[in-house]
Amino acid sequence: MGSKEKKGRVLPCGRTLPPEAPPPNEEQMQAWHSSLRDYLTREGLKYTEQRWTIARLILETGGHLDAQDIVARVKAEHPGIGAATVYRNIKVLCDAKLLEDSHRSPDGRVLYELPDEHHHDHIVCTDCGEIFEFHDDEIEDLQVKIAQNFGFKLEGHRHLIQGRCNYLKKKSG
Amino acid sequence: MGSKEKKGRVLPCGRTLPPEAPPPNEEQMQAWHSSLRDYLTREGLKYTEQRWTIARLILETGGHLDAQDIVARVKAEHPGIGAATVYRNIKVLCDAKLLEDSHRSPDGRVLYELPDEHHHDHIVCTDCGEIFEFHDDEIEDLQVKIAQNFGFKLEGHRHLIQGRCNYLKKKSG
DNA sequence: ATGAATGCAAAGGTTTTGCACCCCC
DNA sequence: GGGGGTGCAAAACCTTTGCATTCAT
Repeated sequence: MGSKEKKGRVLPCGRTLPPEAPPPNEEQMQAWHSSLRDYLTREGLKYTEQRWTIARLILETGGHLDAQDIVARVKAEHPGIGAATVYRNIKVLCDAKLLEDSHRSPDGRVLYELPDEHHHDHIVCTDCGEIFEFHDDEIEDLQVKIAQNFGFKLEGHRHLIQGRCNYLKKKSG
Repeated sequence: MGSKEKKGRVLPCGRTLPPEAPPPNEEQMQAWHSSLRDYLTREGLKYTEQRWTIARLILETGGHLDAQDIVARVKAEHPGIGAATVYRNIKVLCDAKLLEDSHRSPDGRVLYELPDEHHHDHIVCTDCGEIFEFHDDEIEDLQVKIAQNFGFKLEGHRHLIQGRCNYLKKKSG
């Protein structure tokens, strides 16, 4: 045993994830920590234990969480931290660019994700809820043209593709 | 005066809408009315004054409303109709295909719109909130390819472009 | 007359706010 | 020591649900 441990996590639907994105390492955490401290200093806000605890718990997960996921996660590990504090800090972390309002789940909840150097959109499995990221330059270009055709100055977009990731499995099953 | 009345509505941001989609005419209303009655009969549900009042108020607007917009509109004209009745009927109207869960506003609310024969996505002005519809076959095709690349069976998508419709006006002003 | 629909109010669930106390700078 | 931060509870908000009554068929 032990020779195939690099295969990545198996989803509820049976699909095996490629081992693409390892959890953030210690160095990355340090960088985020400094980044947060800098932001707080710059804005005249204060560093608190709770603030970093909340940030860390979110950053460790890799993102794609909604507010309630975050509250639950914090409560589980630190029952002493109140929900109001979590909500207040989600806002601060977004302002600090350590977190961003990413997209909506199909049922309308706001999902947060970690800041990323490249823009991407999302494809979500309606079976297992797993979210993957995609990027397509052609679509990006087409969006610019569409905005131009409407006389709009493009400011952003939200693009979510929905489908089922276990299609192949079901076909053969 | 009177020679230019076909120019369409002027938005809060100054943009003049092309007179593309006139409000539904009496004939269209009649068709929807029959369609609703048929649906209700088919499902063993009942036709009520309130039911049609709510439907009519929504259908008259052309859509792109959220639940609260609808409640407000109904309350304004018919204070006797309770909010619960409105919510219950939004569901019925969706089931009857006279209304559909269209997309999310940038802040996450569910927007409803009238059923349309062609699929389309939306482009929204962050200044005035006006929503236009667009369709792009190339983007549609690219989405299929993306889903395939992920091993997904495509089920749907939500695509919202955000921008400012008064860009041209601001540039010259 | 029978069961669905309504209106009201109460309950549910999530997020925000008020306030006394605490603690970082 | 002062102003932001926290925790708790209450409030605010939107939507759903329970129930007695009304109404369509």
